[in-house]
Amino acid sequence: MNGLSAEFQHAVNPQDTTLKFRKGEIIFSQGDPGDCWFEVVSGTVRTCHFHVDGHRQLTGFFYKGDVFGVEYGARDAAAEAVTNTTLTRRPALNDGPNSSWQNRALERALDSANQCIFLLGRRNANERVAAFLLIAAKRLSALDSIPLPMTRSDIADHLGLTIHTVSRTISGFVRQGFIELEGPQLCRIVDLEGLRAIAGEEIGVAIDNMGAMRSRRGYAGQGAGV
Amino acid sequence: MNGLSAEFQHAVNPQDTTLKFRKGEIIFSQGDPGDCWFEVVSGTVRTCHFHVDGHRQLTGFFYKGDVFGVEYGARDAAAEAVTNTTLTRRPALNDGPNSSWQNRALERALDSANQCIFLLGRRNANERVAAFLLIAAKRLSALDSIPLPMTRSDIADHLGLTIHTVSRTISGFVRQGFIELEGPQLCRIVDLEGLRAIAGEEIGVAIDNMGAMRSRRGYAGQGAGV
DNA sequence: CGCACTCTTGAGGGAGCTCAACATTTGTGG
DNA sequence: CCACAAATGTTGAGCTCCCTCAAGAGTGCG
Repeated sequence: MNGLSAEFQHAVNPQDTTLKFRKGEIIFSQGDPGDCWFEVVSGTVRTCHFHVDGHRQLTGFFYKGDVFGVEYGARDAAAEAVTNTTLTRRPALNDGPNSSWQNRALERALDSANQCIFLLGRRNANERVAAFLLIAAKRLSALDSIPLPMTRSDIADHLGLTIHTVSRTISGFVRQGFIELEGPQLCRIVDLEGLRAIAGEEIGVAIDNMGAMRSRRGYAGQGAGV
Repeated sequence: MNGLSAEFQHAVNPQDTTLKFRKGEIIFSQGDPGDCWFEVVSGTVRTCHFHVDGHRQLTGFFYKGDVFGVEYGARDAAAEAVTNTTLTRRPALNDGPNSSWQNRALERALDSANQCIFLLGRRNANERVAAFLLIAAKRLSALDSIPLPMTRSDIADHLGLTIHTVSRTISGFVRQGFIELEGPQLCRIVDLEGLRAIAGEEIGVAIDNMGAMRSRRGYAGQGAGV
């Protein structure tokens, strides 16, 4: 909101550049050549698949420290800024000894896709929303207070629901005493165990093992998005 | 059927081995070390994610010529034989100049996952089943007559539906004259355009571009599964 | 203040799940 | 080879969950 828009700010090293995007701006589009990848410095990013029938599928949200845009040869998903966002852009590592790094990034992207599949496969609205909240809490390492910078529409297109169902489900959780809202964009978890019970054992376990997973899988501050 | 079960048949070269699995046998399980990958010589394979709540999500079917098991560090999905199956097993390429090959395999796996997400995101039963049939036809290069070696339960767990809905939907397609069945495992497409219209423009286009995609993406006989 | 956008909430209907029964196929043991 | 059991597939009836349609409330911005 300060006139900065996809401008180069400064070059940290000859090939890495810092970029700023304003809320809603497109970072790259489906079909663009995938000649670089990004790390989120601040803000939130979403990746989107647009389908011919008009339906939009969000495949991931990316927060501070996450990397995205590694997994695509030619971009088969678009990336957009959910909020005002600062990114570091790095050239793609197509060859050389570092391609194993890219390999791991691809594996993380696949993990992310599998998580998305998990959210979409035969689960009802309560399970999807509860799992989404817990995953967001995990990703942001904020078990008490979860910022939700994306719109209800974004959440709906991520979970395969309508905004109405998302809104109603969240309201239901508030009524049942699982969470509290401070405005639509900030969610406080009141009954963590209750939410876990709704989302299913798996998500609860995943959260318990958060620390272990980071070390075991080499996450160390870089995630694959949600 | 003939007493062969996961036996080594012969070694084509020092590290590649041929394996046979009987219908329903487990090829590898979630959590196994991913130290090799497989190519389907004959038969059909499914990859499955098992969730704590008992729900099973099939992420792909693999037919003659497909490779699978490349995409997992430690296996995060199980692989099982849908029918009696012959496989070639190769050691994983964890390093060396060939890791770019593995890279492409990972990208294909990601494509496959995205296709799965596409099938699961906000589509009704007709769209899912029609898309599934068209994708199977494409994968098997058999636009007229589609073998369906997997059970209705497998299809249901792939599409996020119940076996009842899958069965009813297929019966509906027969009644409407889109397909014919010769037993539950063999499906003949009668009205291709009609099926495409149900599945959505996207799938139809994908099928039209089948040849182009193979060459453009270097598919040449190796697929990522469906 | 008025417009645009997002979020929330209600009422009604329809798609798909659950429960249930039956048909068909496959496998097994006598 | 047949009888029986088990697995798989099909179909119907009822009900539930979520989508659609609709209206209203809250918020930011010009």
